[in-house]
Parts: sequence; C-alpha cells; structure tokens
Amino acid sequence: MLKENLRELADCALPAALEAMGERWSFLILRAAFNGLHHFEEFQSTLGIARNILANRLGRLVDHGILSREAMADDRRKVEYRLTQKGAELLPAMLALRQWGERWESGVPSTPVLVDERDHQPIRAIEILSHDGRALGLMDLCWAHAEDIRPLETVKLHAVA
Amino acid sequence: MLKENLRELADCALPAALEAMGERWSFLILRAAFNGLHHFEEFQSTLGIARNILANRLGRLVDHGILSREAMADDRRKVEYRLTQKGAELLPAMLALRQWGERWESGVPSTPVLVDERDHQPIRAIEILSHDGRALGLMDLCWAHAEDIRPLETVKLHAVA
DNA sequence: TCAATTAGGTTGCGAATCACTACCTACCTA
DNA sequence: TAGGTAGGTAGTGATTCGCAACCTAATTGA
Repeated sequence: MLKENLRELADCALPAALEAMGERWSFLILRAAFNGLHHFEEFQSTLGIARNILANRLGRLVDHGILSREAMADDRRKVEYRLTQKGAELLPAMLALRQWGERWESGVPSTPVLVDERDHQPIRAIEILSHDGRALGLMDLCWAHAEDIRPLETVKLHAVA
Repeated sequence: MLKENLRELADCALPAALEAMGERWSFLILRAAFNGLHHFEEFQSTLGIARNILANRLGRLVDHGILSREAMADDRRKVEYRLTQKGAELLPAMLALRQWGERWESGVPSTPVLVDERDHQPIRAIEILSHDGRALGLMDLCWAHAEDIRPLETVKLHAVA
C-alpha cells in the first residue's frame, strides 16, 4: 500500500516543481512554447492572457530556467523565448495531464494527435513502469528508503534463479 | 517538428485538466490523498493550509469527481475523502512532475523512493513512448489528424513489451 | 528625416482570491 | 450534562488577477 511516513512528506520534490510551474498560466504558456511559439505577441494573442500577467509569467519561467530569453539579432525589438532542456523535460508531465484531461474531462482525444514521427502512430498513454517495463498501478507501488534498495544485479540473479 | 496549427490549439484537453487541478493547493492535496490521508484534519495539519481554503479545495475536487466524500458510519462527525478512479489516474502526471522537480529543482531523489512492490526496485522515469515502446524525445514527435493515422493491425501483435 | 508602426513591456485600478484567526455546529465520550 | 472533537463557516486584511491605458526603443515608409 502507498503510505508515506508523514514526517517525510516534506522531502518530496513536488512542492518545488509547483513553485516553478504551479501558477495559473504557466502550463498553458509552456504548451504554447512546445507548439513553436517564441514571441510575446504570439503568446498574448494565442492565449488571450493579460499583458502584465504574461510578462510576469515569462519572467518567472526565465528565472526558473524553463525558458531562455534572447534578443534577436535581425530585429532588436524582438525577444525570443525558447524552451531550455529543463523546460523541454516537462513534456511528459504536460502530456500526462493532457491525456488525463482527454480521458476524464473533455471525453475525446484532442485533435490533432501527437504521433511518433517515424511511423506516424500515436504515442502510448503515459504510464508508470517498473524497471523491467511492466505497467504499475496504485496497488503495485510502495515506498522504500534509498538505503534499503538492493542493487539490481543481485535481484536479477535471484529472479533468474 | 512539433508545431500545432494555431487554430487548433483550443482543442487540447490541457485547459480542462487545469481547470480541475490547476489551483494552488490541488496537487498537494492530491499527493496527501495518495499517501493515505483521508480526513479534513489530517490534510490540514499535514499541509498547513488554511481551513477555508482546504474546505474549498476539497469541495472542488469532489465536484470534479477526483475525490469522493462519504460520512463514516461509526463516527458521523468524520468525513472520508478518497481518491476515485479518476483521481487515481492522476498519479502518472503527479509523478512526472515530481520526478522533474527531483531532477531540476531539488537536485536529489526524494526519499523515500517509490518502488515496485514486487521486487522493491525503483520505478522508471516517466517517459513518452512510441506504440512499440521506444522512448521519444521532442524531436521524434509531430502532430497528425486522427483521420490520417493508418490503423496498426499488422504490428499490434508485437506491440506488447 | 521624420512620422507611423511594431515589439515588448509597465502602471493604475477595481475585482477576485488568499491566508490567518475566530467562531460555529453536529456528534461523540465521560 | 460537560467537555472535547471533526469539519466546517465568517470576518478581515494582504496578494494577485485581469483589463485598459500608457510608455519606450527599434523599425519601416513617405
């Protein structure tokens, strides 16, 4: 069963993640960035967000290293916001949330659908997987302390034997 | 390349998901629920959230069908909040966010660690996978319309692992 | 060259939301 | 019946939100 010692709840990185991404427009700005938007006016007109809030959010995302901010060489009025590596790695979290919304809120798969470029087949639903690739549900999970985890080599031998 | 037609940005389920889960304390309440908390006072003392905000959030999560609310038979003062199926399926999204926070914000894996109950090995990082299980990055993805996707009968039999 | 336009903001202000404390009302226990 | 407990609500100030207006630097057009 999934029950963490309460004393240890503070040692979770979720609050830290939410401090960076938990504000009202952050995820929608991020989504727009994933969709190839790079400029203030693009975000503003696409999202319909108030300009001061947008400026605030973009600044915060830059401060957190999720977006980079660079003035463009050919037109120095323009500022380009780009996803950093850190920002790009939010894609699984964003897709998991989107897939959940498709299943439980909007009811239908969003169109267009995200596909593998290689064979144009839709991606899998995002899942929790064991080290060897089995899908895990809530009942299959429990908490363990780092020092209690046996290195995988030994387990492997036992499992095989 | 990952570029969605702008006209279609509205057809994404992310805003719907955020309407249910995008408020300030929602994810932390959900995390507490995943950790086995069920009662108002447990949430309140663990999270340190203001009581009126907690009441408001719990009510909202219940309205959205993420938590169920039931008075307990043996002590009718007590109300039990439990994750519904809909709520439980937010676990991948929450873990993806937590893993991102571990990697980029807190810097270290949170303790305790979430492990597979069967062999006590840590779970994999949450990833985007192709239908046949390859890990996909930002460069490997593109958008397609539902009607353009060829059915995958031929490969389906192999698509397990 | 000088006015108009554009990109990317900032400022002011009223409305909504947040968090803190105190209070309230069932219900349970002695 | 007294006192404590679970789960809230009400009042109040501090923040934040969203809208509109304004501002500045860079660019373009006449």
